Amino acid sequence: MPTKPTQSAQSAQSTQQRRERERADRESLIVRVARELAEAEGWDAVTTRRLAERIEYSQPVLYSHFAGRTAIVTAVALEGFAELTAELAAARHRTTDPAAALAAVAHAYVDFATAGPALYEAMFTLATDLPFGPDSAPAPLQAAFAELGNVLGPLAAGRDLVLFIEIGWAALHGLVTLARGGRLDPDQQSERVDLLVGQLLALPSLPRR
Amino acid sequence: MPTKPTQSAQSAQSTQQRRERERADRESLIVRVARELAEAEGWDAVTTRRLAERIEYSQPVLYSHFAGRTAIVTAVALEGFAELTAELAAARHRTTDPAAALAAVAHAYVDFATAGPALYEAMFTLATDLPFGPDSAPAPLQAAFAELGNVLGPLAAGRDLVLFIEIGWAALHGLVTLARGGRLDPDQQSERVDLLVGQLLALPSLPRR
DNA sequence: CTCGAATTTCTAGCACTGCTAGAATCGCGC
DNA sequence: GCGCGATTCTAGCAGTGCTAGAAATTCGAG
Repeated sequence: MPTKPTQSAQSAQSTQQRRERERADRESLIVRVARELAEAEGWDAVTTRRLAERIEYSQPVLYSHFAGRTAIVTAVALEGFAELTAELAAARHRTTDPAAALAAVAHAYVDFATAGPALYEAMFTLATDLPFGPDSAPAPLQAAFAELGNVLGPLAAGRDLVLFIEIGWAALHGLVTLARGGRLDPDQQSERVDLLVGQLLALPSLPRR
Repeated sequence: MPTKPTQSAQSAQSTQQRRERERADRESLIVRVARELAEAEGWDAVTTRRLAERIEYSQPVLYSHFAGRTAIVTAVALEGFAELTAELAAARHRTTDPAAALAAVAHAYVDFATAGPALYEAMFTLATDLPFGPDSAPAPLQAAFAELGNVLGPLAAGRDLVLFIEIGWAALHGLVTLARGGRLDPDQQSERVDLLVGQLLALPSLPRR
């Protein structure tokens, strides 16, 4: 918008472009290093000082890119949502049978969380400044949720689709978080997912309260 | 144990008893205040300084009772396991029908977590120094798990009972944590629980991978 | 090529955290 | 009343997230 007409046009503009490019590079560097550090030593080890040291800048530089530490976690989380969506979509496309697709997606979900525990933690456990309302949630998050809907939708039968997705998601999320906290033996996760998928595929009898 | 025979028996002994009683009182005071503070302002607000201020002692006193801050969280969590077990048992005894019992216990579980989010957090989300192996876990924790088994066992049919309990537990836990983080609309939790219970009651068809 | 201005970056510091060593205080038994 | 042992506190350390203001760097104009 207000590029001053007085300044000599080209060189000033290209200089600014280079600066913005360098800034963007440094920003993604911060996110990448934060993620690596979290995955290697846990999020507690991701302090502003250590992060600054690794990117070879001083701490205040971080704050010229992000509002605070949690904003960095949020940036990592957003990457995670995009990657999760891609993983789930890939799993879904490996088959045409609806039941097999559900099984594949469920396993992909758990595998994703197991492969990158810190990433999953940033997405779903840690405090981030992401809104989560059905409308206000950012696109990558809605896309991940929609991917679950793609595979649960054809199986919903008479059930409320949104609720059906939510309990499927919750069950997977519960398996992931309990296993990560050492509450469940990780070696049997695959069997649990199979059992869960079987229950989700079953036609429900109406529960009595 | 070894009360020295040289000291004048009664008074010395009763003094020591009083001291131990006062110590025990103070210890439970610490746990109570920590829990109240966490429930009122979140666990982040439970700092050793604020805790010490509220119990009207200095910080080092806390460390004469607990090894560290996490040990205090652990103490709160243990209280929670006992209370959760009681709640689930009460819900189970409200009916004799197995299906209705499952529904009652599931709702009781979610209600427990909703009523005391900080307590639930201490039990299942925060870092505590509780062991979680099937053998090493403390009794109150095993009791809570067993309570889920009491209601899911009669419905397990051909399924592996332990795995069946675990996926039921995980699903409830997922609903709770996602709702607490704002990922799920809390107003529909009851409907989700009903839907989930319906799925757990259904006889599964074997999933294909 | 040099200089002044603008932007970027860093140093130093604040208020807070969990935790602890050593000093001060207290209460008990004689 | 007095001395000793247990209890409690003061003061401090190293770490945290974050920021104001100084220093350094870069850039464009003359």
